[in-house]
Amino acid sequence: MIKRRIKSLLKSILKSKYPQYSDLNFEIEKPRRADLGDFSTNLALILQGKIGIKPRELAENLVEELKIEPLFKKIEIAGPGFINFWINPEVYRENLKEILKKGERYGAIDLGQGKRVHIEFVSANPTGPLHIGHGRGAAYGDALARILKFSGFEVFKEYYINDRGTQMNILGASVYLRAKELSGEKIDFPKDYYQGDYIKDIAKEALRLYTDLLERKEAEAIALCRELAIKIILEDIRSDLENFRVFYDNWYSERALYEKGLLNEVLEVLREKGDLYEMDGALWFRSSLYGDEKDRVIRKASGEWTYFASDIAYHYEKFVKRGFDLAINLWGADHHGYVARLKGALKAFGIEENKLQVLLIQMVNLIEDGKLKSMSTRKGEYVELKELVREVGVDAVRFIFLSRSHDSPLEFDVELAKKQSMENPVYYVQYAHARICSLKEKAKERGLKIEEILEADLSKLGEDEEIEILKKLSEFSDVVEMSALGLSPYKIVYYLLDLAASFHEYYNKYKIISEDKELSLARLALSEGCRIVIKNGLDLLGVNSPEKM
RNA sequence: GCCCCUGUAGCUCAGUAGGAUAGAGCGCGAGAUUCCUAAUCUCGAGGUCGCAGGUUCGAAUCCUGCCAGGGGCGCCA
Repeated sequence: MIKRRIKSLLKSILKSKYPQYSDLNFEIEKPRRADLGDFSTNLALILQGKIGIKPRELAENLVEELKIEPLFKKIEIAGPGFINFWINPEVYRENLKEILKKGERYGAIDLGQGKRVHIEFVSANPTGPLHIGHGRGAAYGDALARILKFSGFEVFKEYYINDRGTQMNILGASVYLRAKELSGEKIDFPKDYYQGDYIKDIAKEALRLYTDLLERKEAEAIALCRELAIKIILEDIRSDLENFRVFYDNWYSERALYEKGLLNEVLEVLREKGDLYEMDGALWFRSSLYGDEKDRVIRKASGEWTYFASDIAYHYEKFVKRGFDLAINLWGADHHGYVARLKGALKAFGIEENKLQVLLIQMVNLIEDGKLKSMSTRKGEYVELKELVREVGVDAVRFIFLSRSHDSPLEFDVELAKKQSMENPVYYVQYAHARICSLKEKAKERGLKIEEILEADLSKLGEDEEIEILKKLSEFSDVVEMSALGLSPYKIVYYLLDLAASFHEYYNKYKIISEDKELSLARLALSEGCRIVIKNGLDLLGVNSPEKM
């Protein structure tokens, strides 16, 4: 917030003194060292190359008028030509009042200006239960949605269900075979069929529902099994996600795409452009024209459509029919080869490729007893999301999943996540929140009225630690902005850890509630400011803020 | 072979669209509770930012090449 105020001040000076460079890109940043001010800018250093005046001289010139600005306590030129600003502490105290007033809206920004964003995430095929990799995508997509919404975007969350195609038929056949097996028939279960035990459970259910299942024609029986399997598995996926506090605005069925005739419409557009051709009995899209390394099949020689075909139609619809300004897709990193062809398709439609942001989610490695737990989807040896959540809890799983950028592999230490101690970052942050709630209780017991903190005399807050916390609280919206721009929930995580640390430290060193009523109210106001920001931050991650622990 | 990601303290990771003396937690060593939640806090030791060049006032950050780990290169998803 303050950062933006400094920037706009400097911009107007730049405009009046060097109008030809008014669009110059310069930075306002927080220096690492406290003796270099609260903020600093490299403006003069950047400008020197353009005009050839010595940077320090230039800086003097630029800063002249700013010295009377009440935002600042002090301005200095330092080093090679940095301009360092010290903020008037009154500004931070004013900000605390704003936090108390705004409450759960504090930190919200209007970066998105109502732009409509579509977020598609998880979208696991309904062929088996969600595993922890899907869980990471779920936490990431959901947190992103919350952050973007808080940043002024209009967000739509969608789960795309691949409920047709070869894999579904294999699923149906897998269930059917297991059903035969259950009724005593000897079978040979193919390697590329779905191996998991859940298939047997579904087979059992199929036999119960359709008593004549095995007397029916095979194709018919397999179709019944397929439909039942999709229904049961989707229900399971949905309930896993809801338990994980992930809710969608829409579940989009791939079949619906075909039923709407969307695919034909899209193919017509491509055909007219001459971007389709037949070869070896298959239908190809000339994705190589649009940056892909080769052309891709959209209808196999067998006559079946590939998933790519549906995806083209689906994304065409996202932009052209549904009018989203931005679409964010979260995929497993193993889909990376798929990005170029999809973006290629968008280009063919004249859709700017930056409108689609594909975030590839790297692996989750579970560490148990200090050892890597190996996972193999093929053998059905993966850890299910529900299992991990049951063991560790939603809050810890979400917090840890969100603590890394999507493009870094994530090490998940199960023992650590379960620990209820300072080593566990989730508890560390939540504990700060609970502690402040307990402080408020205590204050009430001592006859202080919590409502009075709104009128507290904040000039009592003068200790270094207090100013430090005030500053951090004022940075929250900057963190939200960076987090939204970078599509990076982990920045919120690190900020919260930092803020919680500052609060714990402060709490340990100073008495919040004392005999001095005015001072107590001021410190309670500061504590409440911390609580609000921690709560707002945790909300963005979908993590609870307990009042007692 | 080609493409993507990663490489910073013993371990797990930050490092804000190149900035001023590289940061945190854990682990290790030493301490703090008659007192608001010790699920906390304080102090200390710990670094050739994978390697080599380049770009410039300035590089952990950008470019090139190499090394190591992971993933991907299907008419599979």
